[in-house]
Amino acid sequence: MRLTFTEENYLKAIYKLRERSDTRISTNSIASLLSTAPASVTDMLRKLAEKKFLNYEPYQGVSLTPQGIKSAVSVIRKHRLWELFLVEKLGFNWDEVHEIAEQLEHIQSESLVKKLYTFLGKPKWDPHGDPIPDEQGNFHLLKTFPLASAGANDKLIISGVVDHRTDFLQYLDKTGLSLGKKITVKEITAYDSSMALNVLGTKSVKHISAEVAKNILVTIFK
Amino acid sequence: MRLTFTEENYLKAIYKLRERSDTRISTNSIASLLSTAPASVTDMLRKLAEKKFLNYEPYQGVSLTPQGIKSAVSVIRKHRLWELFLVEKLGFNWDEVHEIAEQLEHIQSESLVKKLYTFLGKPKWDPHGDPIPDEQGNFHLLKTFPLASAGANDKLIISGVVDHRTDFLQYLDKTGLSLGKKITVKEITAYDSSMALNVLGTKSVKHISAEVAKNILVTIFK
DNA sequence: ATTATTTTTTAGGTTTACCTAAATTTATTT
DNA sequence: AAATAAATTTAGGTAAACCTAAAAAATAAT
Repeated sequence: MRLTFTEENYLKAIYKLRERSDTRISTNSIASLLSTAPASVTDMLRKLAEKKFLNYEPYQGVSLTPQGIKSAVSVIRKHRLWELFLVEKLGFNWDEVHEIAEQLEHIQSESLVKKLYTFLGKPKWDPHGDPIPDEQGNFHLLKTFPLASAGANDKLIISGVVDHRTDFLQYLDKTGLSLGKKITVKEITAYDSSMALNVLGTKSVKHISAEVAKNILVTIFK
Repeated sequence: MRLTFTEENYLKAIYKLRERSDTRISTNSIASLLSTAPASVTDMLRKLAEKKFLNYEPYQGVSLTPQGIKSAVSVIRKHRLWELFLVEKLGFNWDEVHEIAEQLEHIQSESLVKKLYTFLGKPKWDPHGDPIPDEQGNFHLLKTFPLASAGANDKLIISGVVDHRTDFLQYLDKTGLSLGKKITVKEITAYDSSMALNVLGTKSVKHISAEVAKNILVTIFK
Protein backbone atom coordinates (compact mmCIF):
# COMPACT_ATOMS: atom_id res chain seq x y z
CA MET A 1 0.00 0.00 0.00
CA ARG A 2 1.24 3.43 -1.00
CA LEU A 3 1.62 5.93 1.85
CA THR A 4 1.66 9.71 1.64
CA PHE A 5 4.57 11.83 2.77
CA THR A 6 2.64 12.79 5.91
CA GLU A 7 1.54 9.26 6.78
CA GLU A 8 5.16 8.13 6.58
CA ASN A 9 6.18 10.91 8.97
CA TYR A 10 3.57 9.82 11.50
CA LEU A 11 4.74 6.21 11.37
CA LYS A 12 8.35 7.27 11.73
CA ALA A 13 7.48 9.49 14.72
CA ILE A 14 5.59 6.68 16.42
CA TYR A 15 8.46 4.30 15.81
CA LYS A 16 10.90 6.73 17.39
CA LEU A 17 8.70 7.31 20.43
CA ARG A 18 8.45 3.57 20.93
CA GLU A 19 12.25 3.33 20.87
CA ARG A 20 12.74 6.16 23.31
CA SER A 21 10.55 4.86 26.11
CA ASP A 22 8.67 1.76 27.06
CA THR A 23 5.50 3.52 28.18
CA ARG A 24 2.43 3.78 26.00
CA ILE A 25 2.57 6.20 23.06
CA SER A 26 0.21 9.11 23.72
CA THR A 27 -1.52 11.40 21.29
CA ASN A 28 0.16 14.41 22.90
CA SER A 29 3.67 12.99 22.56
CA ILE A 30 3.13 12.47 18.84
CA ALA A 31 1.66 15.96 18.52
CA SER A 32 4.62 17.58 20.24
CA LEU A 33 7.17 15.59 18.24
CA LEU A 34 5.51 16.58 14.96
CA SER A 35 4.64 20.14 16.09
CA THR A 36 0.98 19.62 15.28
CA ALA A 37 -2.28 19.91 17.20
CA PRO A 38 -3.42 16.85 19.20
CA ALA A 39 -6.74 16.90 17.35
CA SER A 40 -4.90 16.49 14.05
CA VAL A 41 -3.05 13.51 15.46
CA THR A 42 -6.33 11.86 16.45
CA ASP A 43 -7.57 12.21 12.86
CA MET A 44 -4.45 10.60 11.47
CA LEU A 45 -4.35 7.82 14.05
CA ARG A 46 -7.85 6.75 13.10
CA LYS A 47 -6.93 6.80 9.44
CA LEU A 48 -3.72 4.79 9.88
CA ALA A 49 -5.53 2.31 12.12
CA GLU A 50 -8.16 1.80 9.42
CA LYS A 51 -5.37 1.04 6.97
CA LYS A 52 -3.94 -1.50 9.47
CA PHE A 53 -0.67 0.27 10.23
CA LEU A 54 -1.65 0.92 13.84
CA ASN A 55 -3.59 -0.62 16.70
CA TYR A 56 -5.67 2.17 18.10
CA GLU A 57 -8.40 2.38 20.74
CA PRO A 58 -9.71 5.87 21.58
CA TYR A 59 -8.07 7.23 24.76
CA GLN A 60 -5.78 4.18 25.00
CA GLY A 61 -2.81 5.25 22.86
CA VAL A 62 -1.38 3.42 19.86
CA SER A 63 1.06 0.74 18.83
CA LEU A 64 2.45 -0.18 15.43
CA THR A 65 1.28 -3.32 13.64
CA PRO A 66 3.94 -5.47 11.91
CA GLN A 67 3.00 -3.66 8.70
CA GLY A 68 3.46 -0.32 10.43
CA ILE A 69 6.87 -1.30 11.75
CA LYS A 70 7.92 -2.42 8.28
CA SER A 71 6.95 0.92 6.73
CA ALA A 72 8.59 2.96 9.48
CA VAL A 73 11.83 0.99 9.25
CA SER A 74 11.85 1.41 5.49
CA VAL A 75 11.67 5.20 5.86
CA ILE A 76 14.39 5.18 8.51
CA ARG A 77 16.57 3.03 6.27
CA LYS A 78 16.19 5.48 3.41
CA HIS A 79 16.84 8.46 5.67
CA ARG A 80 20.10 6.99 6.93
CA LEU A 81 21.30 5.83 3.52
CA TRP A 82 20.74 9.32 2.11
CA GLU A 83 22.52 10.92 5.07
CA LEU A 84 25.51 8.72 4.45
CA PHE A 85 25.41 9.55 0.74
CA LEU A 86 25.34 13.27 1.48
CA VAL A 87 28.32 13.05 3.81
CA GLU A 88 30.43 10.39 2.07
CA LYS A 89 29.83 11.24 -1.57
CA LEU A 90 28.80 14.89 -1.68
CA GLY A 91 31.05 16.13 1.10
CA PHE A 92 28.43 17.55 3.47
CA ASN A 93 29.23 17.84 7.14
CA TRP A 94 27.28 15.51 9.50
CA ASP A 95 25.41 18.44 11.01
CA GLU A 96 24.01 19.63 7.66
CA VAL A 97 22.29 16.55 6.32
CA HIS A 98 19.23 15.93 8.46
CA GLU A 99 16.84 18.38 6.77
CA ILE A 100 17.74 17.21 3.28
CA ALA A 101 17.41 13.55 4.24
CA GLU A 102 13.96 14.34 5.67
CA GLN A 103 12.93 15.09 2.09
CA LEU A 104 14.87 12.33 0.33
CA GLU A 105 13.53 9.62 2.65
CA HIS A 106 10.12 9.88 0.96
CA ILE A 107 11.29 9.15 -2.59
CA GLN A 108 9.49 6.01 -3.74
CA SER A 109 11.56 3.53 -5.68
CA GLU A 110 12.63 0.08 -4.58
CA SER A 111 15.37 -0.09 -7.18
CA LEU A 112 16.76 3.29 -6.19
CA VAL A 113 17.23 2.18 -2.59
CA LYS A 114 18.81 -1.06 -3.72
CA LYS A 115 21.30 0.71 -5.98
CA LEU A 116 22.08 3.43 -3.47
CA TYR A 117 22.79 0.75 -0.87
CA THR A 118 25.22 -1.00 -3.19
CA PHE A 119 26.80 2.29 -4.28
CA LEU A 120 27.54 3.10 -0.64
CA GLY A 121 29.08 -0.34 -0.04
CA LYS A 122 26.23 -1.92 1.93
CA PRO A 123 26.91 0.23 4.99
CA LYS A 124 25.82 -0.68 8.53
CA TRP A 125 26.00 2.77 10.15
CA ASP A 126 25.10 6.29 9.15
CA PRO A 127 27.25 9.40 9.76
CA HIS A 128 25.80 9.80 13.27
CA GLY A 129 26.59 6.23 14.25
CA ASP A 130 22.98 5.11 13.97
CA PRO A 131 22.48 1.64 12.51
CA ILE A 132 21.13 1.32 8.95
CA PRO A 133 18.64 -1.57 8.83
CA ASP A 134 19.26 -4.09 6.06
CA GLU A 135 16.74 -5.01 3.33
CA GLN A 136 14.88 -7.27 5.75
CA GLY A 137 14.62 -4.50 8.33
CA ASN A 138 17.20 -5.95 10.74
CA PHE A 139 19.46 -3.58 12.64
CA HIS A 140 23.08 -4.37 13.32
CA LEU A 141 23.25 -3.67 17.00
CA LEU A 142 26.39 -2.50 18.68
CA LYS A 143 26.73 -2.61 22.45
CA THR A 144 26.80 1.14 22.82
CA PHE A 145 26.28 3.06 26.05
CA PRO A 146 26.46 6.71 27.09
CA LEU A 147 29.97 7.98 27.75
CA ALA A 148 28.59 9.29 31.05
CA SER A 149 28.41 5.75 32.41
CA ALA A 150 32.05 4.89 31.61
CA GLY A 151 34.72 4.72 34.29
CA ALA A 152 38.21 6.22 34.65
CA ASN A 153 40.86 4.75 32.33
CA ASP A 154 38.28 3.12 30.05
CA LYS A 155 39.36 2.97 26.41
CA LEU A 156 36.41 3.70 24.12
CA ILE A 157 35.34 4.44 20.57
CA ILE A 158 32.84 7.22 19.91
CA SER A 159 30.10 5.44 18.01
CA GLY A 160 27.03 7.66 18.10
CA VAL A 161 25.09 10.51 19.62
CA VAL A 162 21.83 10.73 21.54
CA ASP A 163 21.20 14.39 20.69
CA HIS A 164 21.19 14.95 16.92
CA ARG A 165 20.82 18.73 16.97
CA THR A 166 23.11 20.86 14.84
CA ASP A 167 24.68 22.89 17.66
CA PHE A 168 25.61 19.75 19.57
CA LEU A 169 27.19 18.15 16.50
CA GLN A 170 29.06 21.34 15.74
CA TYR A 171 30.32 21.48 19.32
CA LEU A 172 31.63 17.91 19.00
CA ASP A 173 33.35 18.75 15.70
CA LYS A 174 34.98 21.78 17.26
CA THR A 175 36.14 19.72 20.25
CA GLY A 176 37.56 17.01 18.00
CA LEU A 177 35.15 14.37 19.27
CA SER A 178 33.85 13.05 15.98
CA LEU A 179 32.53 9.61 15.16
CA GLY A 180 35.06 6.79 15.20
CA LYS A 181 37.55 8.66 17.39
CA LYS A 182 39.25 6.54 20.05
CA ILE A 183 39.34 8.06 23.51
CA THR A 184 40.55 7.33 27.02
CA VAL A 185 38.80 8.63 30.11
CA LYS A 186 41.57 10.33 32.10
CA GLU A 187 39.58 11.62 35.04
CA ILE A 188 36.05 12.01 36.32
CA THR A 189 35.44 14.97 38.60
CA ALA A 190 33.32 13.72 41.44
CA TYR A 191 31.26 16.78 42.34
CA ASP A 192 29.90 17.62 38.84
CA SER A 193 30.62 14.35 36.98
CA SER A 194 32.51 16.22 34.25
CA MET A 195 35.14 14.24 32.37
CA ALA A 196 38.69 14.72 31.14
CA LEU A 197 39.37 12.82 27.91
CA ASN A 198 42.36 12.07 25.76
CA VAL A 199 41.78 11.54 22.06
CA LEU A 200 44.12 8.87 20.68
CA GLY A 201 46.75 10.45 18.49
CA THR A 202 46.67 13.79 20.30
CA LYS A 203 48.38 15.00 23.42
CA SER A 204 45.79 17.44 24.70
CA VAL A 205 43.15 16.69 27.31
CA LYS A 206 39.54 17.65 26.52
CA HIS A 207 37.12 18.53 29.31
CA ILE A 208 33.42 17.84 28.81
CA SER A 209 30.43 18.33 31.07
CA ALA A 210 28.26 15.50 32.34
CA GLU A 211 25.48 16.76 30.08
CA VAL A 212 27.68 16.30 27.02
CA ALA A 213 28.87 12.88 28.23
CA LYS A 214 25.25 11.74 28.46
CA ASN A 215 24.74 12.56 24.81
CA ILE A 216 27.79 10.77 23.41
CA LEU A 217 27.49 7.03 22.76
CA VAL A 218 30.56 4.81 22.95
CA THR A 219 31.63 1.18 22.60
CA ILE A 220 34.49 -0.55 24.35
CA PHE A 221 37.83 -0.44 22.49
CA LYS A 222 40.10 -3.49 22.70
CA MET B 1 9.17 32.24 -2.74
CA ARG B 2 8.65 28.60 -1.90
CA LEU B 3 6.61 26.61 -4.45
CA THR B 4 4.68 23.40 -3.88
CA PHE B 5 5.41 20.18 -5.72
CA THR B 6 2.33 20.75 -7.87
CA GLU B 7 3.06 24.38 -8.67
CA GLU B 8 6.52 23.38 -9.86
CA ASN B 9 5.01 20.76 -12.13
CA TYR B 10 2.70 23.32 -13.71
CA LEU B 11 5.57 25.73 -14.38
CA LYS B 12 7.66 22.94 -15.86
CA ALA B 13 4.78 21.86 -18.10
CA ILE B 14 4.22 25.40 -19.35
CA TYR B 15 7.92 25.82 -20.00
CA LYS B 16 7.95 22.64 -22.06
CA LEU B 17 4.90 23.63 -24.08
CA ARG B 18 6.52 26.96 -24.83
CA GLU B 19 9.61 25.13 -26.13
CA ARG B 20 7.65 22.74 -28.27
CA SER B 21 5.68 25.27 -30.26
CA ASP B 22 5.55 28.98 -30.79
CA THR B 23 1.76 29.28 -30.61
CA ARG B 24 0.02 30.49 -27.47
CA ILE B 25 -0.14 28.07 -24.54
CA SER B 26 -3.74 26.98 -24.01
CA THR B 27 -5.48 25.71 -20.92
CA ASN B 28 -6.32 22.48 -22.71
CA SER B 29 -2.73 21.77 -23.73
CA ILE B 30 -1.59 22.08 -20.13
CA ALA B 31 -4.47 19.89 -18.97
CA SER B 32 -3.63 17.15 -21.43
CA LEU B 33 0.09 17.25 -20.66
CA LEU B 34 -0.59 16.95 -16.93
CA SER B 35 -3.53 14.56 -17.32
CA THR B 36 -5.80 16.82 -15.36
CA ALA B 37 -9.16 18.51 -15.98
CA PRO B 38 -9.11 21.91 -17.74
CA ALA B 39 -11.08 23.42 -14.87
CA SER B 40 -8.30 22.45 -12.47
CA VAL B 41 -5.77 24.14 -14.74
CA THR B 42 -7.76 27.37 -14.69
CA ASP B 43 -7.67 27.37 -10.88
CA MET B 44 -3.93 26.91 -10.84
CA LEU B 45 -3.25 29.48 -13.56
CA ARG B 46 -5.07 32.12 -11.56
CA LYS B 47 -3.10 31.20 -8.47
CA LEU B 48 0.29 31.24 -10.21
CA ALA B 49 -0.56 34.52 -11.91
CA GLU B 50 -1.40 36.06 -8.52
CA LYS B 51 2.02 34.96 -7.30
CA LYS B 52 3.62 36.61 -10.37
CA PHE B 53 4.93 33.47 -12.03
CA LEU B 54 2.58 33.80 -15.01
CA ASN B 55 0.92 36.43 -17.17
CA TYR B 56 -2.67 35.34 -17.46
CA GLU B 57 -5.79 36.89 -18.96
CA PRO B 58 -8.97 34.74 -18.94
CA TYR B 59 -9.51 33.09 -22.35
CA GLN B 60 -6.19 34.43 -23.66
CA GLY B 61 -3.74 31.73 -22.57
CA VAL B 62 -0.63 32.19 -20.46
CA SER B 63 3.05 33.04 -20.61
CA LEU B 64 5.80 32.73 -18.02
CA THR B 65 7.18 35.81 -16.28
CA PRO B 66 10.97 36.02 -15.79
CA GLN B 67 10.40 34.66 -12.29
CA GLY B 68 8.36 31.78 -13.73
CA ILE B 69 11.07 30.93 -16.23
CA LYS B 70 13.68 30.96 -13.49
CA SER B 71 11.69 28.51 -11.36
CA ALA B 72 10.94 26.21 -14.30
CA VAL B 73 14.57 26.10 -15.40
CA SER B 74 15.66 25.36 -11.85
CA VAL B 75 13.37 22.31 -11.76
CA ILE B 76 14.57 21.15 -15.16
CA ARG B 77 18.17 21.58 -14.05
CA LYS B 78 17.57 19.42 -10.99
CA HIS B 79 15.71 16.80 -13.03
CA ARG B 80 18.57 16.43 -15.48
CA LEU B 81 21.30 16.41 -12.82
CA TRP B 82 19.49 13.64 -10.95
CA GLU B 83 18.99 11.65 -14.16
CA LEU B 84 22.71 11.83 -14.84
CA PHE B 85 23.45 10.82 -11.25
CA LEU B 86 21.17 7.80 -11.54
CA VAL B 87 22.79 6.63 -14.78
CA GLU B 88 26.44 7.58 -14.13
CA LYS B 89 26.76 6.80 -10.46
CA LEU B 90 24.08 4.28 -9.62
CA GLY B 91 24.18 2.31 -12.85
CA PHE B 92 20.60 2.76 -14.02
CA ASN B 93 19.78 2.48 -17.70
CA TRP B 94 18.70 5.68 -19.47
CA ASP B 95 15.17 4.39 -19.94
CA GLU B 96 14.62 3.78 -16.19
CA VAL B 97 15.41 7.16 -14.68
CA HIS B 98 12.62 9.52 -15.68
CA GLU B 99 10.05 8.56 -13.03
CA ILE B 100 12.57 8.70 -10.21
CA ALA B 101 13.93 12.07 -11.36
CA GLU B 102 10.35 13.39 -11.42
CA GLN B 103 10.39 12.93 -7.66
CA LEU B 104 13.96 14.03 -6.97
CA GLU B 105 13.58 17.27 -8.94
CA HIS B 106 11.38 18.70 -6.17
CA ILE B 107 13.89 18.30 -3.34
CA GLN B 108 14.56 21.78 -1.98
CA SER B 109 18.16 22.57 -1.11
CA GLU B 110 20.44 25.02 -2.86
CA SER B 111 23.55 23.44 -1.39
CA LEU B 112 22.47 19.95 -2.46
CA VAL B 113 22.20 21.01 -6.11
CA LYS B 114 25.53 22.78 -5.93
CA LYS B 115 27.29 19.75 -4.48
CA LEU B 116 25.59 17.29 -6.81
CA TYR B 117 26.66 19.42 -9.77
CA THR B 118 30.28 19.36 -8.61
CA PHE B 119 30.13 15.64 -7.79
CA LEU B 120 29.02 14.95 -11.37
CA GLY B 121 31.83 17.09 -12.80
CA LYS B 122 29.78 20.14 -13.84
CA PRO B 123 28.12 18.29 -16.70
CA LYS B 124 26.54 19.98 -19.74
CA TRP B 125 24.28 17.15 -20.94
CA ASP B 126 22.04 14.59 -19.32
CA PRO B 127 21.85 10.89 -20.31
CA HIS B 128 19.31 11.68 -23.06
CA GLY B 129 21.50 14.35 -24.61
CA ASP B 130 19.39 17.19 -23.25
CA PRO B 131 21.34 20.23 -22.05
CA ILE B 132 21.68 20.86 -18.32
CA PRO B 133 21.34 24.59 -17.64
CA ASP B 134 24.11 26.10 -15.52
CA GLU B 135 23.57 27.93 -12.20
CA GLN B 136 22.51 31.08 -14.04
CA GLY B 137 19.96 29.14 -16.09
CA ASN B 138 21.88 29.23 -19.37
CA PHE B 139 21.72 26.22 -21.67
CA HIS B 140 24.71 25.02 -23.64
CA LEU B 141 23.24 24.69 -27.06
CA LEU B 142 24.51 22.18 -29.58
CA LYS B 143 23.61 22.48 -33.23
CA THR B 144 21.55 19.31 -33.25
CA PHE B 145 19.06 18.31 -35.91
CA PRO B 146 16.88 15.26 -36.58
CA LEU B 147 18.71 12.38 -38.25
CA ALA B 148 15.83 12.36 -40.76
CA SER B 149 17.15 15.54 -42.35
CA ALA B 150 20.69 14.19 -42.88
CA GLY B 151 21.98 13.16 -46.31
CA ALA B 152 23.75 10.06 -47.63
CA ASN B 153 27.37 9.65 -46.50
CA ASP B 154 26.99 12.17 -43.66
CA LYS B 155 29.11 11.34 -40.60
CA LEU B 156 27.20 12.11 -37.42
CA ILE B 157 27.16 11.74 -33.65
CA ILE B 158 23.96 10.71 -31.93
CA SER B 159 23.40 13.49 -29.42
CA GLY B 160 19.81 13.30 -28.27
CA VAL B 161 16.26 12.09 -28.73
CA VAL B 162 12.97 13.84 -29.41
CA ASP B 163 10.81 11.04 -28.04
CA HIS B 164 11.76 10.19 -24.45
CA ARG B 165 9.45 7.22 -23.99
CA THR B 166 10.79 4.01 -22.52
CA ASP B 167 9.95 1.75 -25.47
CA PHE B 168 11.73 4.06 -27.91
CA LEU B 169 14.84 4.25 -25.72
CA GLN B 170 14.83 0.48 -25.32
CA TYR B 171 14.51 0.04 -29.07
CA LEU B 172 17.56 2.30 -29.56
CA ASP B 173 19.55 0.35 -26.99
CA LYS B 174 18.66 -2.92 -28.68
CA THR B 175 19.64 -1.54 -32.07
CA GLY B 176 22.96 -0.24 -30.71
CA LEU B 177 22.09 3.40 -31.38
CA SER B 178 22.89 4.87 -27.99
CA LEU B 179 23.98 8.39 -27.13
CA GLY B 180 27.44 9.40 -28.31
CA LYS B 181 27.64 6.68 -30.99
CA LYS B 182 29.22 7.80 -34.23
CA ILE B 183 27.33 6.82 -37.36
CA THR B 184 27.50 7.11 -41.13
CA VAL B 185 24.41 7.30 -43.32
CA LYS B 186 24.99 4.58 -45.94
CA GLU B 187 21.77 4.85 -47.87
CA ILE B 188 18.40 6.57 -47.88
CA THR B 189 15.57 4.65 -49.50
CA ALA B 190 13.65 7.12 -51.60
CA TYR B 191 10.13 5.76 -51.43
CA ASP B 192 9.78 5.45 -47.63
CA SER B 193 12.72 7.61 -46.46
CA SER B 194 14.07 4.76 -44.33
CA MET B 195 17.78 4.80 -43.65
CA ALA B 196 20.70 2.37 -43.62
CA LEU B 197 23.33 3.27 -41.02
CA ASN B 198 26.76 2.07 -40.05
CA VAL B 199 27.83 2.46 -36.45
CA LEU B 200 31.52 3.29 -36.20
CA GLY B 201 33.46 0.32 -34.88
CA THR B 202 30.96 -2.26 -36.18
CA LYS B 203 30.60 -3.88 -39.55
CA SER B 204 26.86 -4.40 -39.64
CA VAL B 205 24.36 -2.08 -41.29
CA LYS B 206 21.32 -1.00 -39.27
CA HIS B 207 18.02 -0.16 -40.98
CA ILE B 208 15.71 2.37 -39.36
CA SER B 209 12.37 3.80 -40.45
CA ALA B 210 11.80 7.48 -41.23
CA GLU B 211 9.72 7.69 -38.05
CA VAL B 212 12.68 6.58 -35.97
CA ALA B 213 15.05 8.92 -37.83
CA LYS B 214 12.79 11.85 -36.97
CA ASN B 215 13.16 11.08 -33.28
CA ILE B 216 16.94 10.80 -33.18
CA LEU B 217 18.94 14.02 -32.84
CA VAL B 218 22.46 14.24 -34.27
CA THR B 219 25.36 16.66 -34.65
CA ILE B 220 27.93 16.73 -37.39
CA PHE B 221 31.05 14.65 -36.77
CA LYS B 222 34.45 16.00 -37.97
C1' DA C 1 -23.76 37.18 -40.03
C1' DT C 2 -25.96 33.70 -37.72
C1' DT C 3 -25.40 29.19 -36.11
C1' DA C 4 -22.67 25.48 -34.43
C1' DT C 5 -18.55 23.87 -32.30
C1' DT C 6 -14.76 24.12 -29.42
C1' DT C 7 -12.39 26.18 -25.63
C1' DT C 8 -12.37 28.05 -21.29
C1' DT C 9 -14.28 29.51 -17.08
C1' DT C 10 -17.58 29.44 -13.20
C1' DA C 11 -20.16 27.00 -9.73
C1' DG C 12 -20.44 23.67 -6.52
C1' DG C 13 -18.44 19.55 -4.42
C1' DT C 14 -14.62 16.08 -2.60
C1' DT C 15 -10.40 14.65 -0.03
C1' DT C 16 -6.26 15.41 2.70
C1' DA C 17 -4.15 17.46 6.37
C1' DC C 18 -4.40 20.79 9.11
C1' DC C 19 -6.70 24.19 12.75
C1' DT C 20 -9.60 26.07 17.22
C1' DA C 21 -13.02 25.49 20.60
C1' DA C 22 -16.02 22.61 23.12
C1' DA C 23 -17.16 18.17 25.01
C1' DT C 24 -15.77 13.94 26.96
C1' DT C 25 -12.91 10.60 29.15
C1' DT C 26 -9.13 9.42 32.17
C1' DA C 27 -5.99 10.55 35.88
C1' DT C 28 -4.87 13.03 40.02
C1' DT C 29 -5.87 15.47 44.19
C1' DT C 30 -7.91 16.61 48.26
C1' DA D 1 -15.52 9.58 46.62
C1' DA D 2 -15.96 14.07 44.76
C1' DA D 3 -13.71 17.61 42.70
C1' DT D 4 -10.19 19.26 39.88
C1' DA D 5 -6.86 18.86 36.28
C1' DA D 6 -4.98 16.82 32.25
C1' DA D 7 -5.37 14.25 28.10
C1' DT D 8 -8.02 13.09 24.26
C1' DT D 9 -11.70 13.20 21.08
C1' DT D 10 -15.60 15.40 18.61
C1' DA D 11 -17.49 19.18 16.02
C1' DG D 12 -17.06 22.42 12.77
C1' DG D 13 -14.02 25.00 9.66
C1' DT D 14 -9.95 26.21 6.30
C1' DA D 15 -6.73 25.76 2.21
C1' DA D 16 -4.77 23.08 -1.54
C1' DA D 17 -5.57 20.47 -5.44
C1' DC D 18 -8.46 18.03 -7.60
C1' DC D 19 -13.28 16.72 -9.88
C1' DT D 20 -18.07 17.11 -12.85
C1' DA D 21 -21.62 19.75 -14.90
C1' DA D 22 -23.28 24.04 -16.56
C1' DA D 23 -22.48 28.64 -18.39
C1' DA D 24 -19.93 31.88 -21.08
C1' DA D 25 -16.66 33.32 -24.51
C1' DA D 26 -13.99 32.60 -28.64
C1' DT D 27 -13.50 30.32 -32.97
C1' DA D 28 -15.10 27.96 -37.08
C1' DA D 29 -18.62 26.75 -40.40
C1' DT D 30 -22.43 27.51 -43.08
